Parts: sequence; structure tokens; C-alpha cells
Amino acid sequence: MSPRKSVAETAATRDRIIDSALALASAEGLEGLTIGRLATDLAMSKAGVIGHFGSKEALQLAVLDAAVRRFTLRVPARAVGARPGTERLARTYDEWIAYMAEREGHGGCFLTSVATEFDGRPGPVRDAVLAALGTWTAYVKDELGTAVATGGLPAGTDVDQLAFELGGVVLAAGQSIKLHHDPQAPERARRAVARLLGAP
Amino acid sequence: MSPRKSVAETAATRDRIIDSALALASAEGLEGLTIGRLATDLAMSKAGVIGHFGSKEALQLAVLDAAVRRFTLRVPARAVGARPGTERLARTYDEWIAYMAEREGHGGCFLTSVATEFDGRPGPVRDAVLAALGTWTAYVKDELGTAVATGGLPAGTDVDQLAFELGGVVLAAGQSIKLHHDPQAPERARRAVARLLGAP
DNA sequence: GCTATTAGCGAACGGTCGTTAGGTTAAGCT
DNA sequence: AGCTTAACCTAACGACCGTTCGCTAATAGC
Repeated sequence: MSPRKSVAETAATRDRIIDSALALASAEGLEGLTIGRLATDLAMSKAGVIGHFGSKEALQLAVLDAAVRRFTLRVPARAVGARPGTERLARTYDEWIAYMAEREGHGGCFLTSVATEFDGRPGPVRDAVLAALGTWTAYVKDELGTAVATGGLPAGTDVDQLAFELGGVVLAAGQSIKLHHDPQAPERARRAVARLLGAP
Repeated sequence: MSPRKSVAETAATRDRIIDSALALASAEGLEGLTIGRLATDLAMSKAGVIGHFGSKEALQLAVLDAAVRRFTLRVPARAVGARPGTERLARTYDEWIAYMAEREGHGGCFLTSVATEFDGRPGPVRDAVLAALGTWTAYVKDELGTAVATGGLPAGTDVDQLAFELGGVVLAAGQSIKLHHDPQAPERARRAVARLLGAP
């Protein structure tokens, strides 16, 4: 039959598994993700799937990590070209909203879904979610600070409050897109962000 | 041993089950809710538990219904005393935020958690979530319309946009409370709502 | 007192879960 | 050519899943 895979190809298999797992977890949740179902989808055995990770929890962490990396490559990386502060933030949120709209169930949307799923379930997965979210809010607050310093936002601006409200807009957009399939959601989110950032 | 329960008491048992199920589902999700675990918590048999509902899905719907009823009794019911429009809305959101803060994991917070959990999983549970959410947004938009009509909000106000942003604030509050346990979240949410409603 | 009803139990059902052990086969190195 | 490594398999494990089946026993209506 088909020849055995070379060592270089095993990483590709791992990626293939994570790809499928990410799609599955987007629909069923990270806990609803099942090794058996994954194996069926990939036409592999359960042992062949889990052999790449060691345990289901390790698989969950790998999937989460892949989602975060994908998000980072897609959203903030496209905004680094913009001037730090208000401009970069506006671009970041534009990219984020577009990312959520183009594929319902990956990346940023996925992270907040997992955050909701694991908010009452302590453990390594929850810790990883908190870490990723912490990195993100640090980035946002840093840019907001720059925006205040460069005059893009008024001097007395409460950066923490603004980050809180921007987070709310994204959560609302995610719900409107994934749950209600509202085609107007991206435009509403953009308008909300523009108002919060002073409509630059 | 203990005497058998009268018919009047069986409804109490049902309530006891739903109470426990609501607590469990708040931590583990509505799908992570398990009849066996529930039976252990209640010191009952699995058959005794499921006998009151017929199936797990029926139990899930009953739990969801109980959460919605509890929320309705707690939040909007306490705001009917306020004048329709801006005042009533401000009171409603105040009550909602207080409700989320006092018990992490019930009512409004619970509904949005389930909404996230089932957003990619069609079926009766998702339909029930959409119905409850629809009733709620209809109420909010109605009050917003009244606020515009009575001058509490400017004439050209985009009611749908405002409802979208108010929803975002509540989602952000829920995440800050349940996931980050941020004690400042309620105050931030109140401030955001006040700004959206024109700080009355 | 007799009977019908029903809440709840114990036990078992077929399935699926995550995980492990052992075997097979191909690739890479010496 | 022989040996090691590792990817992937089949098979099985015990645990738990939701559900169904009688059964017991207490109540309610007669």
C-alpha cells in the first residue's frame, strides 16, 4: 500500500491532527473534543492520534497554543505597520473583527469561547487561557498608554476602563457572529470601536 | 426508615434536582452536566433523578428554564418600579451587574455561558437559548425606544447599535467576574452603562 | 381494607470515553 | 545486511455515559 512516512512527515501529521482538532473543538468545545471522533475524522486509530501528544490534556493545550499562534500571526502581526497608539489599535481591532467574520470559530473567537468554557474549571488549560489573555490585554493597554501619551486619546483617559469596554465589544461581536449569524455584527463592532477610540 | 414522600413533595424533589443541576452546570457547563454525578450529589439513584425528566436533554431544558425564570424574577422584576425608559434601563443593568457579582455562575451569567457553549450546536437547547435571548433583547430595545421617545436619549439614537454595545458590557462584566475574579468589574460595568445611557 | 398510582431504587444494557500494551512495518544509520 | 527508532496499528482495559427494566413501598381514592 502507501509507503511509510518519513520523520520529516510526522510533524505534518501532528499539524493535520491539530488542524482537525481545532475545527472540532470550535464546534464542540475543547472539552467536548474527543479522541475517538478525531481519529475517525482523520481515518486513524485512537492510539495513533494520542501518541503524538501523550494525553488528552496535552492535546487540548496544543490546540489552544495553535489557535493563539494562528491568531497572533493573523491579527496583531498585520497591525505592526501602523503607527503605535490609536492608529495601530484601530487597525488591530479591524483585523480582529474581519478575522472573526471570515471564519466563524477560529482564533480570537476560539480563545474567548474556551475562556467561557473553562472559567469555572481550574487546571492547566485554564491557566493557559489566562496567560494568553494576559498577554493580549497587556498589549492593548500598552498601545492605549501610547495613544494617551501621543495625544491620540485625551490626557485623563482611564486605560483600564477603556480596555474593559473594548473587550466587551469584541465579545458582543463574537456572540452576534457565532450565535446569531448577524451579518451586521462586524459593522456594529467597528462603529463601537471607532467611538471608543475617538473616531480617528 | 423515612416515610414516603407525598405527591406534593415530589415537586420539591424536582426542585432540589434542578437546584443541584444548576449549580453543577454553572461549573461544568450544561453539556458537562452528568446524571451520575448529579445522583451522587443528591444521594439518589440515577434512575430516580432522570425519572423526573425523561431524558438528559429534557433536564437541560428544565435547568435552562429555571435559570431564566430565576433571572427574570431577580433582575427586570426589580426594575418595573422605575419610570420606563432611561431610568428603568439603568436600574435593570444595575440589578443585573449586582446579580452577577453576588453569585458567580447563576442566572444572566449562566444564560450567556450556555449561549457560548451551544452557539455551534443546533438543537432544542440552542433554540431555547435563542428564544430567551430574543425575549431579553426585545425588552431592552423596547425600553430604549421609550427612552428616545421621552427624551432620555437623543432623537437620532441608533437603538440596535446601543443594544449591541450594552450587551458587550454585560459580557465583559461576566468574563471579568467569573474568569478573572476582578473585584473592580462591577464598577467598571456600571460606569460603561452610565456612559452609554448618557449618564443620567 | 382494597386497589391504582407513582417516587424512587438496584441492576443491567450497549456505547463511548481516555489510556495502555504489544505487534507490524518502514526509514535511517552503521 | 543488520539494527535501532519511531509512526501507526489492533486489541483490550476499566470507568463512566444515558437509558431501560422490573421491583418495592408508600400514598390517595374508593
